[in-house]
Amino acid sequence: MTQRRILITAALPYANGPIHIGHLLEYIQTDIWSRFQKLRGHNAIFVCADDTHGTAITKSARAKDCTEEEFIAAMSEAHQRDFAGFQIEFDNYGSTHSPENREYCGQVWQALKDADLVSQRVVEQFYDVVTGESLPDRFIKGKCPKCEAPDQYGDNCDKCGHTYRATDVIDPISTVSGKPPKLGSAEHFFVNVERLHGFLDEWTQSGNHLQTEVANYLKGHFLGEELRDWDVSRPAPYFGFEIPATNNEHFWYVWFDAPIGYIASTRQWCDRHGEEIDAWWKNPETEIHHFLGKDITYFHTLFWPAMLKTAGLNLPTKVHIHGFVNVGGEKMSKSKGTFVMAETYLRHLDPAYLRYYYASKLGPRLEDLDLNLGEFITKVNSDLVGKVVNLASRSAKFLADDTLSVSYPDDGGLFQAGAEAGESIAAAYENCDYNAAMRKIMALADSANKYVEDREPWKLRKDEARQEELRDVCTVALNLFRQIVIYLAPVLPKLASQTAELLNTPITTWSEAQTPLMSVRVGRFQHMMKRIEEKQVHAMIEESKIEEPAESEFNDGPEALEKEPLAEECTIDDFVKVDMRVARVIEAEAVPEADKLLRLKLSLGGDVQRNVFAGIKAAYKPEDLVGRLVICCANLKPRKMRFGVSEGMVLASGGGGKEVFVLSPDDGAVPGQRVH
RNA sequence: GGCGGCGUAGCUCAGUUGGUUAGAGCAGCGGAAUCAUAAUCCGCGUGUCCGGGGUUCGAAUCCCUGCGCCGCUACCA
Repeated sequence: MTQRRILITAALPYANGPIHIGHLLEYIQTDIWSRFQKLRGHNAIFVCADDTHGTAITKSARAKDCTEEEFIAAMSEAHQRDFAGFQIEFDNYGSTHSPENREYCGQVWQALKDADLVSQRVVEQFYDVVTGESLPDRFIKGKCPKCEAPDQYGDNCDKCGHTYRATDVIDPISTVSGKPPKLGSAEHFFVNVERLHGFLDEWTQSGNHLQTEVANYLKGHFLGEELRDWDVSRPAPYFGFEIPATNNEHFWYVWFDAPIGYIASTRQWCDRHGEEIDAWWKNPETEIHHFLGKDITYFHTLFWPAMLKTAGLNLPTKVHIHGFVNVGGEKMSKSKGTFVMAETYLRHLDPAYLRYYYASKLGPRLEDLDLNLGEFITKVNSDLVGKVVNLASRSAKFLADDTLSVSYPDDGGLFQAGAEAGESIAAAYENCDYNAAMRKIMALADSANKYVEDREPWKLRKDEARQEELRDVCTVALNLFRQIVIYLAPVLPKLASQTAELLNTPITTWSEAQTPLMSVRVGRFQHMMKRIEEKQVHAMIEESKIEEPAESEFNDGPEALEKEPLAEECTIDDFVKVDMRVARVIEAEAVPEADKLLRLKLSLGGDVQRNVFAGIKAAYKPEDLVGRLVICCANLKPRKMRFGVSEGMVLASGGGGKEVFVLSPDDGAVPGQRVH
């Protein structure tokens, strides 16, 4: 096999917050690929860096009362600690706020100017009057300038399909503060990407650089029409690099210098290892593989190749794009405790669990991944502890401080079959189809366990005459175990080193799975991995639960009111016709035939009770409601429904589905009290 | 609105270029075993492959259409 030269990158984490389990999907995915390539003997390096520039950094630094430099230094340290905790092994971890990065930004910039792709013009733009931030078109809402339909976004109208500029919108408001925005103007630099349209058509649609869904997305979204100029500068003040020869009045936009950080980080590695940067970025033999999330697709598949092409640098061989992490089928949520920080996770659980779980779910496609906590526990316990580690656990003990057989015994072709599976497992890793790789590996573990089961070493042990047979059976079991561990090594590096120690033989290359070990001394078996207990996961979730902080005082968005405008004026007489009472839920059950309904029994105190059907099944579990105080409309005319008679209505807000919020009185209220 | 994607067993998902009775893991039920971290092994799955059309000798797989869900829509890092 010829040795490939491979540069691997993961997206640069923004230095504005800590790493969480969503980020980790990407770093684990990339780290597995990097370790795999190294294990295969290729010349691979994995570089990354903190992405440190932009207004958001300035804002955060001010909030902490420190300089931007101090802020990003602390954040970089925290990020690297988290990554190390998850056994993510970078060959270099840099920063976009580095001298190397400034240098390469200058070079790319000069190349763009030499190619006459840079222009300069005044941009009229909205700013939010409360936060002062500049507002993208999607953050403006108002009436369509053509058909006057209300409540339209700042770029085009849903009703008549007309497209326009945000500044043309009638009665614009900022969706950030709900207030009318302020118009400002500033000079910006632009890159004429359209001039590279032909190149981008070609590059994105052929050569297998992108997943097909990504290529289609680009074709449908951007490449189907003229590419707009890319705005790459921000006026001072801005935390970033000033654009040369602009009198410190203009800075590169953070998304200009961020990807160049890949080059700068490679440079730092080269300087430490006495290598030339051009061997990695100006060498047609070098493969460049970027791993990133779907949210930053077009930066890496349009602007970035355009920059590289113009600067005469290597184009990415492949951009691997992954989806987002959901937990329990929904977005990660701070209030539900599913927005778990890397640091919090590590306080409760072994990183190997998450590495394996993600690997077992990751495929080559751009799909969201569901982290189902129940499945997480059973999968890790069953696959890793029950199947894989158990192999060593049930056989190593019989040979502790003894040696493996001198020649490899007849195992019915098991080891050979495992060796032959090596290439297809490798192909799955290569193709980022880790879930297929894990399935193949677990099939090997299944047959190995079956082998032990059939040969019953625990019975051999009791028979003095069959000690050599016992040695043979354990030799087979331990070799099958080691073969599996080699295949798992990119995912579970710690397990690989524990196995190396147990069998007194290091694991350094993939091909070692082709040859069984003989005669080596077996160490004393120690637990290699603990089972996950549900209470550990529970504790992690509990620790992650935080009240959503109010970002800046009270800046509730206008969406709810816009969706359901205020009703007509009513009189106090109208109001008192509705008799609302405090009630206690004393029974609650789902209506099996209904999608949305719960049947509630409400007590208004004494023996006054109401049977009420409420459309809140998607948002509340019946058992969570029993005992709660709610507000009900008690004089609503009873209504016959398919499932019974509903004698009132429980008050709730929200749009329906899971977005339902049942009203509760403050502590001290008593069932039966009227709401005035 | 436009664009991209998805919709397969209770759950999470495999199903290569259309080809025999549609699969795996987990959960569930029954049994065996007791070396092992309540680990392991054996047995048990008729699921309108979202609905409706079409192409074909043959479609979960290709085409059209309808429904549902998710995402994206360039000065959000």
